[in-house]
Amino acid sequence: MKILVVEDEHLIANALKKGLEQEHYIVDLAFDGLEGYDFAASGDYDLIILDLMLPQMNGLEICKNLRQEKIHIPILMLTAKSQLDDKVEGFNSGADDYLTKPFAFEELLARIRALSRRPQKTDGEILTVGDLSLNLSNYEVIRQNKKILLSSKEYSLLECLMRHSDKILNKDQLIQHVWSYESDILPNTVEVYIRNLRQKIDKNYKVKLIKTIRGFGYKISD
Amino acid sequence: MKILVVEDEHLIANALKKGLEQEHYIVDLAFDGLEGYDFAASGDYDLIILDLMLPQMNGLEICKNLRQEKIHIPILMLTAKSQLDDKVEGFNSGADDYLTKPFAFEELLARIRALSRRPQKTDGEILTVGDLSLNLSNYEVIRQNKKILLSSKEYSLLECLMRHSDKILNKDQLIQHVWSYESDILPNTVEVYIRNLRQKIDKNYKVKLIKTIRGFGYKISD
DNA sequence: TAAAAATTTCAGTTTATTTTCAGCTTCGGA
DNA sequence: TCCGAAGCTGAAAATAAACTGAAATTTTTA
Repeated sequence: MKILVVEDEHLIANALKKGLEQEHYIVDLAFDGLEGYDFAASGDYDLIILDLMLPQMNGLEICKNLRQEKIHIPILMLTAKSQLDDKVEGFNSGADDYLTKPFAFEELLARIRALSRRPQKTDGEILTVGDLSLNLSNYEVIRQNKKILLSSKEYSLLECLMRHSDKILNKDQLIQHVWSYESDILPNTVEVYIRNLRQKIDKNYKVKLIKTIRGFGYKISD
Repeated sequence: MKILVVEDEHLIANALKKGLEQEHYIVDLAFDGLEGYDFAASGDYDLIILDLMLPQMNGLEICKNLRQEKIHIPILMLTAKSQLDDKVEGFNSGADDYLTKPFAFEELLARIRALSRRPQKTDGEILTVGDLSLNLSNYEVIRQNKKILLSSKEYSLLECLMRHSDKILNKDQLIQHVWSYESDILPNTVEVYIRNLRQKIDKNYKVKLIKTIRGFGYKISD
């Protein structure tokens, strides 16, 4: 689950990044409107947190432009309470939700969960493949009633695979989804994590869920 | 599916080539405008990815010239964010779509699919010949409800034949489409792959889809 | 700040795919 | 019906993709 935060105040931006990362989101930052728009338009994110007041291009414009480009990523707009009146305009521009600063971090998390859940057919907040389940709200991974402990990256990779279950994802796609855009990760890293996941998820079970499709990539399926 | 990338920055060009090849496209590179125009005019490609800023001849000119020559291959124009204003002019010059750098590779793939889908009668993203189907989005090949596993090259070859179903393609054409133009592959290699495909696709079925037309080439048809 | 854990890279191995080779078969025209 | 070109085939050689154990590096935790 990859989130773009567009916020010009570095302090706030970094705090958000840190907090969200602790919640196992992958977070990229953009510090002005133009940069934010370009990042957002890449289509590489599952959700965008957008400050209203931004240098270069403000949140409303970004929003409008993205929607015009037929990019329908969920957008959560941040606004100072003094700008509350722009709320209506904000919704018109295509934002999906609103949050006025200052806000409690829990509030933000709740809304992110609400937004990211929306377009999915996830059964509650749980992704399932065969007898394997991944609970998005408490990060519990369970196979055959046995809890499985994963590291942060292992979890992200598994989540990515499970969100696209049955679909083949190649290593570059996985890198793009699971790691931040700056990082240049070797394809071998993905291989290593797939191996780790297999040790924990498949090793002790007859049915192997993670499949290698040589020359194409990996997928998870029952 | 053969794509020409015209891009003077070698790093980007090679990254694109690599990425697209992993998606089973056949990719050729041109590094300046003139070279790009010549390659494009050969009519050997299914799609052209064109950088706006190029030495010798820029993207807009290439576009215009090609359209003047009545060459209507889909063109996807790449532009840096600072050049966003040229967008309008770009569409006027005959480009079919636009993408601002930097972009996520998935975005590029989505647009390529959109463009290449346009002139075809592909039922969604599925190519069909008789009871054989090839799903372009998850690489699944199915005949009579039975999944068929193909290697990467086998898949590319089959995709090529199916995109031009009923049309006879000779070995040189197949080499040009499935392998890159630099590679010097023996015609026998094609024979070997046709054989492999037949083993997997035709062997256990009464109706044989892959046909040899001695002296002319191969075709796939019902 | 030292120890533990997680992340990433490295280098060697295994495994599958790609390509070539050499001999064989088939087809069509002299 | 015989010959040569075109195509087919099984297997070997060359290449490439994926896997693996362990080391190096970074981050987290106590």
